[in-house]
Amino acid sequence: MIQVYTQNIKGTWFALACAEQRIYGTSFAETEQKALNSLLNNLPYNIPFQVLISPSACARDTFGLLEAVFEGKDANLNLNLATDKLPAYTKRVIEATMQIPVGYVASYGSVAKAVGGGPRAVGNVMAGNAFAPLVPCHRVVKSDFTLGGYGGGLKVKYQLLSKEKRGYSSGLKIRLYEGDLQVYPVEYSLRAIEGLF
DNA sequence: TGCAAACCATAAC
DNA sequence: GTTATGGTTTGCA
Repeated sequence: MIQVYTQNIKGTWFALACAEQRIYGTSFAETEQKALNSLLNNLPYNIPFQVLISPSACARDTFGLLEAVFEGKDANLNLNLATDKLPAYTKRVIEATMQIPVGYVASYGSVAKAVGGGPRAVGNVMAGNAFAPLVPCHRVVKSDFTLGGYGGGLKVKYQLLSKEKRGYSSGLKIRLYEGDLQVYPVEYSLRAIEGLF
């Protein structure tokens, strides 16, 4: 039985699905209804769930993490995501995305080069990300550093990235099991979209 | 800039 | 099996 919770944190509604310390999905939106909908959309439909009011300890911790990420703070994310039911490639992309540090962005193509496949395939995984914003798909942008797309709306993607500025001035190569992931300072992106929001 | 073609894993049929 | 569909990229006019 999966437990589902919703919580309003500083004006934004978050939804969370978990069971036995494992996270099955997270989402956020401007209304409780929308957050719940997008969460349940990504949940395996054949698994029963119940919506609870008072959060478990695990739920409280996870809501805390969600808030931290949403506020652009550095959060240590060694979480227990229930990704085992996802296709292998999807899992690889998600894991690579989680390696992008706060303050940096990677392009769809750069992720693709690291894990295999093509840029559009990476975009597809992002579009279906059931763990936003814990899996920081907002840190994946186009090769020209403009934003690309975002499930929660581009304005939100922009706001998240703005809060993650850390003042880095050069890129970074991150060693993954599959290959190297090239990332760039988030400032590159903010500069590229200057004036658009 | 803008457009067309190549790209690649999924989901849907 | 096959097709349709993207949160893309690159090349070329």
